[in-house]
Formats: sequence, structure tokens, C-alpha cells
Amino acid sequence: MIAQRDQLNAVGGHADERSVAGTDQRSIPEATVARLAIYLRALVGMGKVGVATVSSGSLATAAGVNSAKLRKDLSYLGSYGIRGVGYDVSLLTDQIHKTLGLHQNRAVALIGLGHLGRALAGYAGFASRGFRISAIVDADPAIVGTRVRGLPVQHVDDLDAIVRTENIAIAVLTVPAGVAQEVCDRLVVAGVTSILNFAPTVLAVPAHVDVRKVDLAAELQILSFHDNRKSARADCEPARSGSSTMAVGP
Amino acid sequence: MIAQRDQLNAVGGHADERSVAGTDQRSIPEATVARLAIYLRALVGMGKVGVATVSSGSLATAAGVNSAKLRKDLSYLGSYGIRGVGYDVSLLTDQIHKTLGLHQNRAVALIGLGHLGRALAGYAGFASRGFRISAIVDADPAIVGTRVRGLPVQHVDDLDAIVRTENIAIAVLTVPAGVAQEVCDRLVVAGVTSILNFAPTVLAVPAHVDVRKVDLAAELQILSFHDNRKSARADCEPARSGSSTMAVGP
DNA sequence: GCGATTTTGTGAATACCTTCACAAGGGCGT
DNA sequence: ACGCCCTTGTGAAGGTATTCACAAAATCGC
Repeated sequence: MIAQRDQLNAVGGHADERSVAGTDQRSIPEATVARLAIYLRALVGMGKVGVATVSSGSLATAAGVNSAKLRKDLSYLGSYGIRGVGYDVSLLTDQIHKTLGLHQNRAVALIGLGHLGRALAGYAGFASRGFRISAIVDADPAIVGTRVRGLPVQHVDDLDAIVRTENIAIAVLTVPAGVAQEVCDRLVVAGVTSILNFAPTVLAVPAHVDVRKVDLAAELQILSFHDNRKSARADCEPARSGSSTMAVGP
Repeated sequence: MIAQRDQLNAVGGHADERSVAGTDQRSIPEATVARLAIYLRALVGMGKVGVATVSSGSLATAAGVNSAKLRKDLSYLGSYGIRGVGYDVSLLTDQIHKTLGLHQNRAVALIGLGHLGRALAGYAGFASRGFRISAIVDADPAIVGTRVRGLPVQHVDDLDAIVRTENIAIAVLTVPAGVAQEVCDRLVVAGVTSILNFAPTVLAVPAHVDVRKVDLAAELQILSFHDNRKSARADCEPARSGSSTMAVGP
């Protein structure tokens, strides 16, 4: 009864992945990486309620995927399950944590303090998931120098120095679309290698930089497409056997 | 020099798509739909600056995809290009607009007025892209009754009536994770068929409802993974021919 | 101990997406 | 009119991701 699919989202360069030799985890598929974060959240939740072991079936349900997919995903990390029993919650949690590189408590810069930027600054999920906002940056002289959540708002002109001294690798970009590329370029020059872009623009970056985009308007438009399709279908099909209460205008 | 990839993100039920007979657009791949929104934005931008026709190559660059992919994507809509010339910007804009179902100016409900909810309420991209916030809902009695952007904040207990009278099909969910499923259930009962979920939870919904998820923590973790991989590689590889100035802590 | 039962890990099959590469079509200069 | 050049549209090939289905491993009851 419960339909579920999953997330996959990517930008950036990952050319010659396989055969990295040194590190153990070789070439985990992109789609799997995206789901590991979901599994991790489910596992942490279970750990908190005292669940010690979990089967692929129940973890899959919690994560909204099917169990074969989950097992295949986990198999890329190694063999951490016990046949006939399931997975040890804390062991698996640690493994995913490590695989995602969350042991490092990464420094994140928040660029752009509009409404969205402020909302993100207050987002508790940052700290609780291994990320630490180390710098907040804006271009508006009226707010540069004020403090947000204990951090001073710094000027975008000082980006280079900020990124270097705080050793920031990840930036969250919530600036207006018109200046996003320019700010992005500065970030890249300063040494940032991962960008989470909320501005509705396609960013051009060199191959060694990863960009992930969160695009509200696009998401809505995708929903709109499916909605449109659904209503079109409802019009021509006989009755639609489902039971859901529909709101049909007069 | 410019690496780019694209977005794909999905949840929800799309079982028996092909052979819908009535509607013309038969079975556009999910990945294509997700990109149409990007193309649309690029096209609108070009239209505003007075560009009349565009080749697949330049539109592809603007959208950050390769041109073969773009042409294949557009071919699902029909044959709107002219060989040797390119695409008429306004014609193509209209076609994508129509395909995405944006001609309808859909009513959207915003559920949850925390920091993020407020930020989204103020987001101009809504209106300019064919969406209209028709209702704002929260559970906190202290803010129910106040006005945000001209709209009264209504109580979540009245969801059912609100959705029906405003004929809302799309809801944006920015409530705390703990209550997301409950609110989601109410929305579904009321007749909402598309949900954009910002709460860090997997929502269980019946098959006829689409859910798309925006998950900040997951995005950061995915970036973290790649970043981790990058530094691991930098450690064992000889020199890395690139020129970017790296900030390496002492 | 041993068979019944459970659940993992994974080859093989399938479905989906991307990229390649080129023929077909259309304008433009002469 | 004609040939040249440009760009689309699309089969075919190559990847990537998902699902199936089953053997291998581990526990439990007896």
C-alpha cells in the first residue's frame, strides 16, 4: 500500500573513480550514496529507542525502499550483517557514518543571509549530523558585523581569508541568483570543493568541485507535471477504483 | 572545463504509465521531467533578454547538460526544433510550460510556519512560476490568526476544509519531523495528491500521492562523502595536476 | 548435534538513462 | 536551382540502477 521511491541528485565531476587502491571503499554507486544518508537517519532513530539489531526488511521499510535494494546498498560497504539475524544497529550506524566521512565534523560556510539563509542558520540538523557552521557571510553592509547564532556575519569580500583560516571545504549558497556564479567562483578560488546551491541557477565549476542543487521551483514543477497527468487520466478513465476522498470543486 | 550533472529525485507511485491514450504526451521519462524545469528557466531567461532562437548546444550549456541529452529530452515533447536553425525560444517555452502543467496556476498550501516556512512564504519564485500560495497553516495558537504576506495563518485542525474549499492539490510541508507523518495523513485524506516534504522523515503515502523530498542534511552528507573521497585520493596520488589553490591547515 | 527457519549477500535478468554518431531536413549564398 | 553548411531527431550502443530469486550462513528448538 505504500509507494516509495528514492532520491538521486548529482552535479560535479567524478571521472575515473574505480581503482583508488588506498581507500577500502571502491566506487560506491551515486544512487547508493544518496540513500546511505537516509539509512543513517533511520538507524540513528532506532538506536535512540534502544533497538539493537534490525533486519533488512524493517530498515528498508523505515527508509522507504525495498529490502533487496537496501541489502545491495549495504553490501558496498562490506559485509556487516549476520545471516538469519540482521544488522547490528550501532555497528552499521558507525560504518555508514564513516563511509560518508562524517567522523571529521566538517566546517561549513553559509553564504547569504536572506530569509532562507537565516532559516538554515537556525537549523538544528547541522550540528547533530556532523556539520558545524564555521562562518556566515553576506554582502549587505547593514548586517555585516551583527551576530547570528553566536557567529559574526562577515563580508563577502573577505571570503578568501575566511575559507582558508577556517579550512572550509563545504559552502551552502543562499544568495540571489544574479550573483550566485560570481560568489561561486570566489569560493572555488578560495579552495571550497563542495557547494550546496539553493540559488535557482546552474553553476559552472571546475571538475574537482561538486555542486548539489536544491531547487524549490523545479520541485514544484515536477509535482505539477505529475498532478497534471493524474487529472488528465482521471478525466478519461471510467471510475478509478481507489477509495480516497477527492475534493472536486463545484 | 565545466563539469555538470543533473537532478533526479522521486517518490510516489507511477505504476502503469504507458498507453494513456487520451493525453498526447505519452510517458516522458522521470529524468527528463526533472530537467524540463531547468530548461524552462534557461529559456525564460533567454526570452527576457530578447533571444529569439536557440540551438541545442547553447541551451544545453545554459542548462548544464550535454546537447544530445537535451535534444532527446525535447524530442519527448514532439518536434519543435528546426534543423539547421535551432528552437524558437517562445514556442519551446510554451511547450514546456504546457507539458509541466503550469498553465493552470496551481494552488499550493504551505504547512508549518517555522523559520523555513516563513522563508518559503516570502519566496518570489512561487508566483512567478505559476504557483500561488493559497493557504498558510500552522499548529501554534500564538501565530494562528496573524497574517503573513496578506494571508491569514489558519489552524491545522481546519486542514480538511481549507484544502477542499481552496481546491488545493499541492502542499509544501515544513513541519517538525515528529508530526510530519500525521500532518501528511491529514493532507492525503483531505485530497492533496502532491507533497513537497522538507521534514527529515520518510513519508508513507498511498500510491496515488506523489512525494518529493528536500533533505538538507542528506545533501550535506552526500557532499561530505565525495569530499572525503577527494581528500583520500589527494593523499595517495602524486601531485594532482590541477591549479586550484588549496587551503591546507598547519 | 541436527533439521527447520530466518535472513543475508549476490549473480543474473531487467529496466532505465546517457552518450554516440549519423542520416534527414532546412536555410542561405550564389 | 543547387550545393554547402548547420542543426535537429533518433536508432543503436554502452552504462547505471533496480529487482528477482536463491544459495550460503547463522540461530533456535528439541
